[in-house]
Amino acid sequence: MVGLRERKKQRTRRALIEGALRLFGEKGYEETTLAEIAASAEVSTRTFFSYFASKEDVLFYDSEHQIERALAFLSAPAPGQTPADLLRAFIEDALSTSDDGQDTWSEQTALRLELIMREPPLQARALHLLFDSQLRLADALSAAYPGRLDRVEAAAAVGSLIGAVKLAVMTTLNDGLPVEQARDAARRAADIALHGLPR
Amino acid sequence: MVGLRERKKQRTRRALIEGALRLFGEKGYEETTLAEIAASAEVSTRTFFSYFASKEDVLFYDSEHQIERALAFLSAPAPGQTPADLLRAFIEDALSTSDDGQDTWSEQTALRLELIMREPPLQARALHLLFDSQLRLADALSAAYPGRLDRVEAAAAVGSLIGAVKLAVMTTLNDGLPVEQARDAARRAADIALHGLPR
DNA sequence: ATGCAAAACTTCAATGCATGAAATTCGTAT
DNA sequence: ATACGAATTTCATGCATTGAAGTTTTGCAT
Repeated sequence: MVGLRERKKQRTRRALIEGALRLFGEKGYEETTLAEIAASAEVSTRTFFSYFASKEDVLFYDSEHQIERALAFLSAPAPGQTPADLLRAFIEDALSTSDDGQDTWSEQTALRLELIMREPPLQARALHLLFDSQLRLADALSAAYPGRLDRVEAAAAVGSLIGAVKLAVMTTLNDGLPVEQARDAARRAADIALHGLPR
Repeated sequence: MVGLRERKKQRTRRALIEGALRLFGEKGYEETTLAEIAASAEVSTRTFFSYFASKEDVLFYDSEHQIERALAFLSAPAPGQTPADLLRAFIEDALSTSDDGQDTWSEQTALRLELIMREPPLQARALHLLFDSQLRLADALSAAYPGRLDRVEAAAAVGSLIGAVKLAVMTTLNDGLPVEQARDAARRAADIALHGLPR
């Protein structure tokens, strides 16, 4: 499990991710070819595809991990915690987790988000991944409240919450507002999704 | 405007759409090549791209029209109608509009939906189009209630509603349930999005 | 009717993503 | 040391998409 083979694979994987990110930042997403990315990691073009299914996917290397984290969160409500409370806490957790330090890592994350928001194919891929994950999250939520939340209700709750936050955040970021404001917008959007529009 | 030139273009456009739909139904989306689609409409492969930007787009030929219809709806609230009421009516309108007759036209629509729901690239394209349209709808809604709904609130409301309905409908259809049930699910999802989860 | 300019179309060539198959190299357990 | 299997490379190919250049068709003015 921790042999040279494994370590080498992880190193190649990282090299591909970092090389791709660097090149995308330098020359743009479309302008960067797979051949260049592969060359930056010193592997053949063909090998790229044994690590990632597509050019887009190299920017979503941690999505499965994130989804599992979210699934765990929604699967374990505290005793007495209502679905609405759990979902509220879920958003709060996601917001606080998303602002780590400001080292090299964060620069990459920022670039990644910028690319995903700007390049249509990446945006589409992100929306697709998000959609699939919501289906899984809804099932997990329904299972966490057996007899109390059927699958349609859970789907509506999850879709409503994420749909609201997603659109509110995109609206503020599109306006060029700082991440600060986006966080506020996310909280307001979550309230609206969970409790309806203020009367 | 109604010259031979225009008419011919519309005929070619139709031929491409119908040919593509027929071929997709017969051999599947991936398995159908652009060359075959173009041949079915008796034009060159290159010409396809002066009608549609991509292979996917041939299935979304009416999206702009639909969006404009939706924009008009959300831009014209009845006097005294609250945002929540307007959004409720919006969903109801969309649901009733979507079940016309059962002629050849509906068969095509059904196949189209089936393809979009089944083929990942089409799903991604649909989600992307839907997302962009939601941004426009939110702005329209905000503009329809000046001073009462800011852009973030409008985005949250629109994202919440559409997110809820989208996920609830997909959940029921994924379970193989009939369109009937999907309609019900949509209504329940809209209620949850607009008023919050039932206590 | 005729000719002209613009619009639409075709042909040709190239690029880049993606994938399958066969041949080769590398890591590991024995 | 060696044999086995995993990972990689090489080779070949299909297909979507785009640019450029040349040809046909159409609308219109004469």
